[in-house]
Amino acid sequence: MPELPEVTTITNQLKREIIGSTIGDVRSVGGYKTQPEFPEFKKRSLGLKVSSVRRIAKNIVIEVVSAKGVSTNMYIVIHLAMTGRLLLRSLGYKPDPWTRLVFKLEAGSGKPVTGVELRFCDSRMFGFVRLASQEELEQYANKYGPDALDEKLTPKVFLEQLKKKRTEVKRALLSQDLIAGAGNIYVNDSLWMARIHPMTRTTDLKSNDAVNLLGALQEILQESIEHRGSTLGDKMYIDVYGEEGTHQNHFRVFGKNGQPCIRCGTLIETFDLGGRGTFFCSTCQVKNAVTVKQNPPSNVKQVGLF
DNA sequence: ATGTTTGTTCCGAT
DNA sequence: CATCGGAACAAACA
Repeated sequence: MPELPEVTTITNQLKREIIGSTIGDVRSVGGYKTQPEFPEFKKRSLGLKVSSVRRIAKNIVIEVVSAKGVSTNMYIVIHLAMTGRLLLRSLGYKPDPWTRLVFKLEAGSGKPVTGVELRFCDSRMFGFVRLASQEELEQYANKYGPDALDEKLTPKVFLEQLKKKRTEVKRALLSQDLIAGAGNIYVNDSLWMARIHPMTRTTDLKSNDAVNLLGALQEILQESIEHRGSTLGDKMYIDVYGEEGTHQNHFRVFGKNGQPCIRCGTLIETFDLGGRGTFFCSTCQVKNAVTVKQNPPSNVKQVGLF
């Protein structure tokens, strides 16, 4: 579930809560596998102090140093994939479903924490928790394209990246090696906002499309971060405090099959692209359109988005 | 029982 | 050999 806004929300909350804390204990539940193998993982991470937390693509990267602050060249890399959660719970808080790994955190030099647990939960177990050296982390980070929210990402570079794959624009946007961070929800809504059909070939995209699409993507991602991400009906995504996001109340087309387009009233359609649910407005989003502004039918009430 | 799922990787086909 | 696209990964839920 978590895409860039959800991972950013969790990363920001962890920055606020766990920097300066030390790892007092680590517990693997039901033989959950880490990398390296759990006994080694535990041995290497015990007693270390959290010095920074950051996001790389959809990964959460926790830098750990020795208790005295000496660099260990070690990072805890967490990917939530589809159903992963990170929950910060007070000691003794009721068990969370699908708990796989628990870090017991103790007060470090920076934080008057009396004792909390950071719980990694993952129903489908597509996510992972691993230790990486600086070199391993750099190599791992290298496979990603520029981050969708990178300030240095220009429409020109954005378009060059997308055109590296000769396929539909929706597929290209989902390829993390081209542009990192976007997932199915935000790609659907960004294409709608930019009035681009999901099936448009990347090779048919014009520079004007790139300006619109990058603008839409960044606007929607930022907006979702402000809403602390999207929690769908299955409630799989919640933040470290267990709170749901609210951006699901601001979806443009995602999950809105059969509902009227908020811009023109046409019923939203859905189909499968890249094995993912794809939602679009057949009036607003025309393949290879020469950016023609659509006037909504007069009987449709305008929604004040634009 | 069947179909669905927000991410990523792998393997077969082209 | 490189690229692309579908299947697979595993589990819960409707």
